[in-house]
Amino acid sequence: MEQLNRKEEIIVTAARLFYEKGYKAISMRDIAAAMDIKAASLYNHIKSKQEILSEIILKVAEEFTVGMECVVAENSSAIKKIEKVIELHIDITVNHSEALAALNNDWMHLEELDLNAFVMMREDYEQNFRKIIKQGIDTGELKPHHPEVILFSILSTLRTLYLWYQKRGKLDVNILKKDMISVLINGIV
Amino acid sequence: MEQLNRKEEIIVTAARLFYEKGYKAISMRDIAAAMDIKAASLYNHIKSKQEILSEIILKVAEEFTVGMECVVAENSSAIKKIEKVIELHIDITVNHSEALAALNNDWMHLEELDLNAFVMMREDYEQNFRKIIKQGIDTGELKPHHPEVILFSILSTLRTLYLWYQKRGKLDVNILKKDMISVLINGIV
DNA sequence: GTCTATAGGATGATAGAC
DNA sequence: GTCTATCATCCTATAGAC
Repeated sequence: MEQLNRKEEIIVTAARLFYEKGYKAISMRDIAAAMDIKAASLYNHIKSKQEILSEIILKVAEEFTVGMECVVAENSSAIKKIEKVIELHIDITVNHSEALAALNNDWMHLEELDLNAFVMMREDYEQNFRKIIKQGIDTGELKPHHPEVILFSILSTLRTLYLWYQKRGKLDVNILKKDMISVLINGIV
Repeated sequence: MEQLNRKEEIIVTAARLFYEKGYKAISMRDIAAAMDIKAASLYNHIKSKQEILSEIILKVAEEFTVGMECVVAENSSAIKKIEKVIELHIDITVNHSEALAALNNDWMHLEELDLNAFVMMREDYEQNFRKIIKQGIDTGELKPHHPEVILFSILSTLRTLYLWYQKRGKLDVNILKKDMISVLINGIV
């Protein structure tokens, strides 16, 4: 499958460039130059620039969706579930840190069909997380804060982890998980 | 000063559009259309598209810098200082939520001189925050976590607050401050 | 599978009329 | 202060040679 490998190479290269400057700032010529070929040659492997963006974002979005569904299906405490969500984000960050830039910042440049799919997945994801937090407040595991403040503060940390992980030369994943769980759940005092 | 007002109007309009799609995805024609004039007319008030970006980002970056310097200069506990930093971010978010999108996502499109100024301000800001956290760990106010994990988890929450504040129709600022301080400092359990 | 050439349109910015 | 007209350049994408 020579075809697939080359296509994968385009997607990985593009993800790295999108990570640095964003989808709209990177041209097909830029992607091609980074691979030492000409822009026209890219079209032998991909249909359009949009397709590259779509593959980058939706592949990772589906990993989040599947991961969250596994966590929700568990029969365990809310805190245990939150720990699992944190681990899910760390695992995806470690494996696809560059794709997360596009997912976070360039999703609005998806075309209609993919955009709808993405937005729906993201809303489902947040809704599942919200339910976990409400479960935790109901059972008394979590303090009775406004659930949206808890949801937002954990999720925004996890969503921007890719920025920080790249900068701080790749810590040990298990230490990162332990510290992050401790800070996000138990607080800092 | 009719001139200044028109220029301000351009900057406010551009910030709103950059918030929605990013600097590179918005054209001078888009900005002009949103003001019901033609693109060429913009150049009577501003020098270039770059100048618009620069004004949006650097004005807010300076507010963060000044605010942080005030907090650092205080003679108070680390926790009190962290509370002040949280309040600083909330105040700026409430007053300039749209400019924060450009500051977070489009700073890399600044031209060299402004880019250097911005990066330096951001590094100083993080360094000051880091010192506060280390002070807190040294005095025993904070748990002895890796300081970078604490720094990152608070800062990433505060930096993306603008996204969440826009979506959740403008909560009361004082309640937001109280809840955010409680969640970020005392944790959720 | 890559190339050159090019179509067809968008972009930032300027000149000059009103 | 805004307009029309325009320039030079960039963009995505295609056609067709090799």
